[in-house]
Amino acid sequence: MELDDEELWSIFDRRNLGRDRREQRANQRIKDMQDHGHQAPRRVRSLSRDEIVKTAIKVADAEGAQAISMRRIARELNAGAMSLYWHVSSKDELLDFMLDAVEGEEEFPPVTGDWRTDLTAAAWTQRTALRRHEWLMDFIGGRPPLGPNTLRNLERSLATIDSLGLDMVTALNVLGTLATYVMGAVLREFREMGVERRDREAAGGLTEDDLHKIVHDHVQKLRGTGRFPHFTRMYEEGIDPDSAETRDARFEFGLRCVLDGIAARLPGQPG
Amino acid sequence: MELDDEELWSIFDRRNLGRDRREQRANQRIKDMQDHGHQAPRRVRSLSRDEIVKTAIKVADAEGAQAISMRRIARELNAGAMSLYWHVSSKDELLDFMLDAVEGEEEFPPVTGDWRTDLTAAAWTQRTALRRHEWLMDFIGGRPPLGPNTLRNLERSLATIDSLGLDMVTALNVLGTLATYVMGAVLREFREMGVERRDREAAGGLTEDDLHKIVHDHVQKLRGTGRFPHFTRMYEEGIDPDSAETRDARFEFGLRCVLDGIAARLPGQPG
DNA sequence: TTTTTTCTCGTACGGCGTACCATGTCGTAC
DNA sequence: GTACGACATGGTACGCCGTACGAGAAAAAA
Repeated sequence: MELDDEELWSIFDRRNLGRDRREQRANQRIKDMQDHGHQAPRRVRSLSRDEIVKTAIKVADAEGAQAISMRRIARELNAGAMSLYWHVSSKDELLDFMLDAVEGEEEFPPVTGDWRTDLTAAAWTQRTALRRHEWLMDFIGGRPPLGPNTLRNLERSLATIDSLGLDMVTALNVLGTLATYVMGAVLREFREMGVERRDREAAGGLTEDDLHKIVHDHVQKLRGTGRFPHFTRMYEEGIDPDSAETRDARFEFGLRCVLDGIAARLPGQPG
Repeated sequence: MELDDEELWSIFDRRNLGRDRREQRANQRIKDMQDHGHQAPRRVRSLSRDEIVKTAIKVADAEGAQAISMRRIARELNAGAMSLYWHVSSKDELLDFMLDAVEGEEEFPPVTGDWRTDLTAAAWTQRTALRRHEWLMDFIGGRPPLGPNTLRNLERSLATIDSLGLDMVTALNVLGTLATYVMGAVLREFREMGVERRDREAAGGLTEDDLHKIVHDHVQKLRGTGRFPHFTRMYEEGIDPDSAETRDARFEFGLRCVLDGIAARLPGQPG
């Protein structure tokens, strides 16, 4: 028995039981089939759930998470805001669809069979996907992860470490640790970028030099207190812990730590 | 020369240059001092920045990040929404103050000198702080981390690994990796808890059994497709990767991985 | 044709951040 | 004592948000 993706989504109906129009429609269709032995044909007025989801992702990619508003998406579609609610029962549900759609577009490199190579590749892929859709970070992990594409990816991840012969709990711990690190790393990067963006906007009339001078003066004050020797040294060595140039290196450093640690905790290891 | 905390905040003025009333007031006070040789006395009407920040934290702790609104905080203070703007130039600035205030209340265990013990303790402390103030997760890392308490904590962290004799870049990488993992872990926990909460609310009239049955039926459908063997097995072994009971164990598993990895990458190690 | 179902969308409500400005309060100068 | 000006409060208004409600258009079914 094969199910189409629409049916795989049905788990979400538990949040909308009896109150949402899509379910009424679904029930109606079932009734129709029982009554007449054929499915009521779907018509296309112009909007469709897929189109809405795709547009929402496009807008979110271009303008960030705060641009994901029903009005904004509707405007993009030349539709009324309330029109979306026929195809999607709430903004939350729209987010569910958006998240799963993005999971669907992830392209994983082929499995090599070496767990470390495969997990490294998966981590970089995850990071890239998260960075392509900055808004993802605001919602990932926050909704039931049971869409068809999400499930498919979970399957693939578990298959990657099948060969290690771990029990299910440990396998999930390993994948979870990796995913946790990637989430944290990308979250940190985004927050840094947000700071940079805000600073750039707030700079307004100020030149680069003005800003530099303000910061410099402040650091001199801090140095004067003698209470922040490490910070002062950091500044004087010209190190910016949030520097954009070192982000890849930082990510790799941490990733290697995590993988080393996983390797050390695999069965059959010393310690 | 010793500076009070108020002055240590002044770096933030770069975002408000010339346009915010607090700065006007400050300039005025300086002018007064120059003109008359004495400081214009401060009066206490009833509101104060500290009180606003404390109340905001209280409200946020009790009701979550979305409750941090100027109106809500003002209501709590029996004040008008706009009154807050005398003490704080924008909601963003209020957040800056809130974040640093929270950094100030963190209580670190005494330093033992063993880097691994100290970093483990710091990670658990961080996690506890993040969990006590759930709203923190929405803002941490997203604002210039230059408040006095934030700086103090950075100093303390760097001092913890002083004995390892790492160069500054590596030291920051080590601390950053740990912080990244903790952020990711707590973020994941919160997102899970959010799902649980929403499910509980959405459950409404449904009993535990109803819900269980709905999920069970759905999993049976998925099993029927044969496309999700690992997921099916997970379900049948009764494993919930998001289970609340295993959160501490999960955190510890990952933390050990990270620390093992750091240990392996310290100078003077094999490999 | 008429009826039913499917789909679109205008209006309205209560929330948000905050710009602008009128108002009140009080220390101080005269 | 009175008047002034700095400090502090908060009402009103604007344009955002999600979405409940229900009117109405349009297509399909009868």
